[in-house]
Amino acid sequence: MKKKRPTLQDVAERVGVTKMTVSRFIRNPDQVSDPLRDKIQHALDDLGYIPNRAPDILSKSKSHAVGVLLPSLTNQVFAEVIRGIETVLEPEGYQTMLAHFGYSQDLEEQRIATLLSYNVDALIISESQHTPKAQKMLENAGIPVIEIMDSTSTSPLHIIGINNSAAAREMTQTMIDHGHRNIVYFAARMDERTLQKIAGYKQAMAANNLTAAIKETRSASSFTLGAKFLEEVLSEYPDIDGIFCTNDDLAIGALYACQKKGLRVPEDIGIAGFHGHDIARAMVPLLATVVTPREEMGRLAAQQLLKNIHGEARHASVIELAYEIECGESIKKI
Amino acid sequence: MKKKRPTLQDVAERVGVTKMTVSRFIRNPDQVSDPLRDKIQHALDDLGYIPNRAPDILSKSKSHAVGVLLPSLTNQVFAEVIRGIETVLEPEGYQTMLAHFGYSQDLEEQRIATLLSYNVDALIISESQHTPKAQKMLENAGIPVIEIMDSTSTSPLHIIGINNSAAAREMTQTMIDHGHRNIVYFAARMDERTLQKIAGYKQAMAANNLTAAIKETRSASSFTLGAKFLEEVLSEYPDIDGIFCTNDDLAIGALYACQKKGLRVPEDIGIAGFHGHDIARAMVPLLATVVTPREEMGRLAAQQLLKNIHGEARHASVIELAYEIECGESIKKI
DNA sequence: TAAAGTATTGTTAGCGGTCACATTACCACA
DNA sequence: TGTGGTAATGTGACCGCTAACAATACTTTA
Repeated sequence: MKKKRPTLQDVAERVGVTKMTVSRFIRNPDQVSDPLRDKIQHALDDLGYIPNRAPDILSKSKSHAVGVLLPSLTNQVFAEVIRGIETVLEPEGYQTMLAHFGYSQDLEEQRIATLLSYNVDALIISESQHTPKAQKMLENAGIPVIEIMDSTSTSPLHIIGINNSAAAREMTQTMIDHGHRNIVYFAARMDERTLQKIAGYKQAMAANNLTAAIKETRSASSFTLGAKFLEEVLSEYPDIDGIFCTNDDLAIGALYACQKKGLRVPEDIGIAGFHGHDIARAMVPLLATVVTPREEMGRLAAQQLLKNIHGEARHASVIELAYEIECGESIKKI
Repeated sequence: MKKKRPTLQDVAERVGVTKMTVSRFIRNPDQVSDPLRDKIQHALDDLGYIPNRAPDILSKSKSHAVGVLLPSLTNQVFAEVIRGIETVLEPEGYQTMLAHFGYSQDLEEQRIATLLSYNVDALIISESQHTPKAQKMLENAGIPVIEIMDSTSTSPLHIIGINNSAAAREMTQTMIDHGHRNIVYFAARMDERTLQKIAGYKQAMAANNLTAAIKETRSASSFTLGAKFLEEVLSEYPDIDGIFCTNDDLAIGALYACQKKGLRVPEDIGIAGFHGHDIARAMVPLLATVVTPREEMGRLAAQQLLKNIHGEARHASVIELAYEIECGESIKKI
């Protein structure tokens, strides 16, 4: 026989008033007479009353929660996006409801339904491609939806992100400028962002009459994967003199593998990563990388959302954030 | 004038039945007559009906959501714990509600109240020390609560974790066995786990008549912090010949800094980390580290929780998971 | 063909707050 | 002492769904 948690009614009975009076006290003690204030507070503490949002959610369809839908939580990038989001939402009293879908559209559809079933007040999503059903849910939900990560998305939504393909093109060009020619792209996950980056990489290679080559996998990027890719690529592309990775971890893993093989970076092989995590700034040699404003992206998305929730509706807009090409030491052959 | 999302009533009217019939169809189509099935399904799709959990949460006080309360989300360790938790909860139809409190007890109290206000069916927390009010809420909540991370916690709760102090003691002893003497501990955050680890480190040092020395900060651990600590420690403890870090990132940051300084690892300085992240297995030299079962911890906690939710109550128990001392190459002086 | 199922659909109430609207208590002032 | 006004509290109703029960409709069987 487990005890149920106390309701306003329980507290009210203990004090000898109606629950309405207790409700008033909780929201604005001034509305309640002096002698009652103490009694109610005491009863509240005594019973350990904990507010219940369910009735409010039911009657107002407002949950004070924002749904955040990301492909993965273990990816450091998304962890930082989340931090940015929460930095803004928490002080405003909004709870973040996190869900992830492991890069699967069908799972994404389910997660959207789940989040909506909790009456989230807004949604932050991170892909532009959805199942038709998911698409419809997003349209019918009647709440603000923001898509983050890539600014070139064609969704009819508010979008906040960076131009991944431009960033990749620019970094590839930078590597070429530093004398690298046979640059292989290390890809993982093959999600929308990675495909954008690959496109940018290919453009830069083509523009310089160089041959693009891609090492890819559907699985997650990691340090060990970077090392494995390097082992393989050496036999597959013996002429390789540059590697551009979809993520810093791949790059660093590859770099370690080079050290083991006795290959010099950047002299024998130039290596560049993507995102500019903290480690890139501490390592030897400093990693060339595209520094992305992950946390800021989260912050801006959350701020935009709050504006929308508070009624400042506006047309779907695209905010493109700046990235930064950091040359480090790992591609400075010339 | 924003459109409200459709309710069961809306669907029912469209079909010409009562919402009860639609409700039945959704939960078990067999209960509805053949000709209606199609019509209802059609209306459902047509209006884009999305189930609403609020009424259920209100009437049954069951949300099918589990609250997870962690100090930080950006810490890789917790990201993996979350993955473990979700691996188990998602297939069971439970939504994870994440909250974090930045290592502050007061914030933790607030987060607990918030999560409970959403009627979570269970709670996973990660600290043993709480404010009195938080403590009371946890007791009164009437839902299963599991504390994870450290098995030596004295909470009167279900506990799943590792013995951090024993692990630190063992790793310190291992370093000593490999010929390191003046080992300094690099600490960050100063949370409960770190304090436990420091205790274990001190025990091992004392047992070998060696002097313990600690570099500490309240801020988060990072690669750059590890590098900074190394710089500082060289002048503060010129005799230093070993570093044991509360986290792999500190260790790796310190290691890079050693490389810059021309210090050999492990010959001049042995370095050990904690947790055994993927990078430790890819790097050169391989990092000595305590491998912790982070994901398993999350999985087990979630499984335990599900059992409790389904009524298999039991006395508070402690599950101590095994860690592993991995020597790698970074402490093998002897 | 009537009685007795069984299958299908409908009706009511309630979950726990809060809104909008009474109602009562209390006070000042003419 | 009565009147008007404000402060303090109370009274349904409602949010959307479903459990429990009620009422039909349709079959089957004697």
